[in-house]
Amino acid sequence: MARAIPTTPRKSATQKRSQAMVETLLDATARVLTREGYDRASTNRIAATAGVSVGSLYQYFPNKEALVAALVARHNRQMLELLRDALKEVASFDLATAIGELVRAAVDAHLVDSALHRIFAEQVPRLGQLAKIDALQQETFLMVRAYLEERRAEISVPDLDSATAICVTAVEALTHEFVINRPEALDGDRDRFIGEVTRLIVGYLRPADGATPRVAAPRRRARTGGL
Amino acid sequence: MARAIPTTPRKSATQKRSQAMVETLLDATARVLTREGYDRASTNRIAATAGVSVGSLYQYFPNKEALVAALVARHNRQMLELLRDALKEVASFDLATAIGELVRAAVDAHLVDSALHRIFAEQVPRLGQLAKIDALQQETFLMVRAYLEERRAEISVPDLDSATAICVTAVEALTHEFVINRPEALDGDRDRFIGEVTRLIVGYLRPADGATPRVAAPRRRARTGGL
DNA sequence: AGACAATGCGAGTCATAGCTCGCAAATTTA
DNA sequence: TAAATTTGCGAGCTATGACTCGCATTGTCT
Repeated sequence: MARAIPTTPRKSATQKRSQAMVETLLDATARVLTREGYDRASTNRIAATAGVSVGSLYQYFPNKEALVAALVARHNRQMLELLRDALKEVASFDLATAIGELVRAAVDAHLVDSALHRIFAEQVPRLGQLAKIDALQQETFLMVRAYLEERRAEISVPDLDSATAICVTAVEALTHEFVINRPEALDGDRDRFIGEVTRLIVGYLRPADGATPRVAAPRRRARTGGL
Repeated sequence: MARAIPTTPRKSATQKRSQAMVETLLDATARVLTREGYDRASTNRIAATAGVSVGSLYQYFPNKEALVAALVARHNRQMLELLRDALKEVASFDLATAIGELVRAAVDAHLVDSALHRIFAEQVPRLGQLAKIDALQQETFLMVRAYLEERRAEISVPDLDSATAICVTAVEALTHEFVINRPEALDGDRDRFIGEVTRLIVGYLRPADGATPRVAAPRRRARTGGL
């Protein structure tokens, strides 16, 4: 007798296995990428490193691009998570303190796996799905914009869109440059870097009294523990 | 009688021909790169586009990397030229005006061949000689640092090295982002962008009296060295 | 247990790209 | 003009890497 169609959704046990294999493959991809670079990261090598056959790899990812794109997505998710958390914590701080913590979060985000991050930035071609490497900033933009909107009163910049773009781009670039290419400058001194960048941004968003005629009259400098 | 060694330096006519061929090859490389992207830019295709044989190509460039590296060098030279000129013109201006003109020069530099610039940024892997893609900033750093040193009196930042790095990185990233990824934001409005960025930088270098926001820096460690 | 589906395997296929090498054309020297 | 040398050519060699496909193993259901 013909049984019910066996093409039924997979068992949860199997689903867990699949999930595990995907994770294993992504981990292997990350390892091979950081150790060998993008050019030498062939799908064969990745599969071998994962202790899996190429065939299996192609059961879970249709092509190499999809594999790398999935890794990029995972990495970006991890970085964004830190920023999201920071934005939550910072919601009620005054602007300067908040920006400081956000910059700190940006640094932490770049330290999540800086070696891998460098490979993404320097070697992975931004084509097709991989164009999403920069899309990190897309999401970041929206989150930061929402925050700045909340703090609108403390900001003396007319166009919030441009302002957000400028701040996000500047902080991202500076954090990237110092974490990836000048790590020695941060060694014992991370706070100094954070302070400088914070000053750059806060000075831009809320220019000093007198520079912008009587817009920001009351300067309430709530102390750090403002929560 | 044995003649003088024929391995004598080439004739000037021939040298011109060689020079011309090199230029032709670089032009073809640029065209293929922007039209097809880095992956599809095979040496065969480049040679064909140049109206030259692959063999000839390899007489002038030992490998593909060298070819692309030469193109990158040429492009960077063109961009740097604009900045150098701007720095000369600006030597006697006051800080704010000077920075404005320098930012304008940065925008112009990115417009030299923005399509090619994008390919370099997004697709050409930074490996071996090609690592020099970012080296543009190296030279820029020195030139800008020298200028800031001249204007030391107008600048209230302690460490000039950090300050230069921050300014150069920020301006480069912002210019790049807006020219390459948000050109519509500059269309009729280039001056507005330039003004914003200038304000960002000038406000950082020469913060208004009393407006220096207190930077919230928990666990701040006193230290002297550069960032 | 037995049968059938799902998952895993990896040697092998196919395509492409970097690069070479022997010959031809052009240019120079005497 | 004839020999010598440089420059240009492009078919083809070699290596490599993305991806496939038929078989083996594992797992599930009755």
